[in-house]
Amino acid sequence: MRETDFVGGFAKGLTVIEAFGEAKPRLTITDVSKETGLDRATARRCLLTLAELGYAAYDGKFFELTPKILRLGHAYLSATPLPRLVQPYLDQLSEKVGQSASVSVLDGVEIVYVARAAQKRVMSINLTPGSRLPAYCASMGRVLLAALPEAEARAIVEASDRKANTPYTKTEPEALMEEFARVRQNGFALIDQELEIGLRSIAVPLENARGRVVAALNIGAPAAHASAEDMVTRYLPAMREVQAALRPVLA
Amino acid sequence: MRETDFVGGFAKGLTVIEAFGEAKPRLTITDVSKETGLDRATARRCLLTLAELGYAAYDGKFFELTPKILRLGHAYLSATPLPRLVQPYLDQLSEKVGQSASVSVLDGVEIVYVARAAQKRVMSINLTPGSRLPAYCASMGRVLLAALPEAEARAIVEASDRKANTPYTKTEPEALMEEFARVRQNGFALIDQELEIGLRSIAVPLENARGRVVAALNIGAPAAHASAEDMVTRYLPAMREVQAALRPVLA
DNA sequence: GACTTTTGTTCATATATCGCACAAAATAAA
DNA sequence: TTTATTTTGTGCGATATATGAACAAAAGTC
Repeated sequence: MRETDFVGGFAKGLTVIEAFGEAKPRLTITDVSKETGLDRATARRCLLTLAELGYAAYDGKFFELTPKILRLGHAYLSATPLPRLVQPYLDQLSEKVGQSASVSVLDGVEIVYVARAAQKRVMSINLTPGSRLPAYCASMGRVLLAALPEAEARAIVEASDRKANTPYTKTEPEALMEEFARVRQNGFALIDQELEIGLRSIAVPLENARGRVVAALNIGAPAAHASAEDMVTRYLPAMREVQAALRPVLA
Repeated sequence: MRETDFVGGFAKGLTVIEAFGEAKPRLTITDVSKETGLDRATARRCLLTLAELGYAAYDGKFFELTPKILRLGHAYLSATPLPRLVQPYLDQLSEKVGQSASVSVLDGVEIVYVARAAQKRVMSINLTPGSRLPAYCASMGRVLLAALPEAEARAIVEASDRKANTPYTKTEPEALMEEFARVRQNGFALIDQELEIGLRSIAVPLENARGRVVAALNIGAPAAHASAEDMVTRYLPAMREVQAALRPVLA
């Protein structure tokens, strides 16, 4: 790609949108400038452009994003085959086992939920398509990382901010790499309260017809409902069925 | 705002992202150019920029968005107070009545779901935060339109592509305007299979402390579970409670 | 109230992008 | 295969944008 095949203004604008994350709904020009590293003048122009287009609101001091911004992500969720293909399977699976079921893919050091069938909520955070969790400590993340070449998986683990969410969280790169090997061997990943106390989850990879892992499927359950062993005996068989049914369908 | 406070390249890039909508996951440069009205060279530069940044994938022929694009919408959902504030109320409400409950806001001629607590799915489409429905034929849409000045509501109605989803769908602007008046008077909107056969829903406005309508709250139920009258007698009181509880909390 | 610091805006200019026109490649039709 | 037709890639002049410093206006300190 040539140098001139890159629209700098567009790229800068996108970083400005991403600056509005995690409990930062209202930002001043200076805030955005600091957050993105862009010049104040540039940040201002991007923000005013967003406001002009209706993606942001401006009260003379603070900017905040409007719901119109959701059109951008929605373009992906409504257009991409994966979420639409897996949804009916998720609904059925979730119904059958009486627990929440989800499908996610990898984006950098995080997993991104692309489809979900929720039962009564058990986690402290509310997961919906578009939600993100750190890959290293999520069952689907383990499955997706285990499917990568070792070097890549290690690079992601090392780039992760590996904090111990609970006393059970594995944070050591070596321990995680060993865990990935087990996951590869078993064909599933089991997380026992590593992300949140009282929550267990089990995940399997979803492969396409050519055998490439394109996503992960999981079931999460309150620890009170199912022991670690229960997760495997009660839920894994149904998940295997979905896995097999989806294999020929996925690109 | 001065002319020069607008970054054209950014605005064009955003329209390129939006071109990937509704069953159009894979687009060529020419497709995007036609869809957006941008010059091919410009569309190409925007697409290559997206690919370079990891927001899109390019196989030499087709472009498709990657899950990274969800970061943009997620910036809104995770940062904006409204979704986070209402979620626990939605969970409780949904649990209490045994039906799905949602909160949405208006964006142009559509409503956008910003939070949802789903029970077993009854609609043919899968609704999640970010999902959109035409305002004129959705219960929350009726409530939000009824809260606007008449002229604005009429403008939106007339700009809508008012197709009759079912035999019950109201599509005449006059009929809709009268309906809005009723909604204003009653303080709620009831949709009886206008969007989809077998689905009823009821919505109330959510006002902030200053009395401004900032969103709408609804409950949807299969027609088999609840008559139109049931919707009002069984669900409305609980919705009123949530409405009252949220009033002092919302900005 | 005077001082310091932070923030927002403007401007000139160096630089990058836009969109046209043309060339090259791919695809479809003959 | 050859000929149309469509799609994609590229060079270039005109035009729009980014930059960083300078200024103005608030906001915060003493």
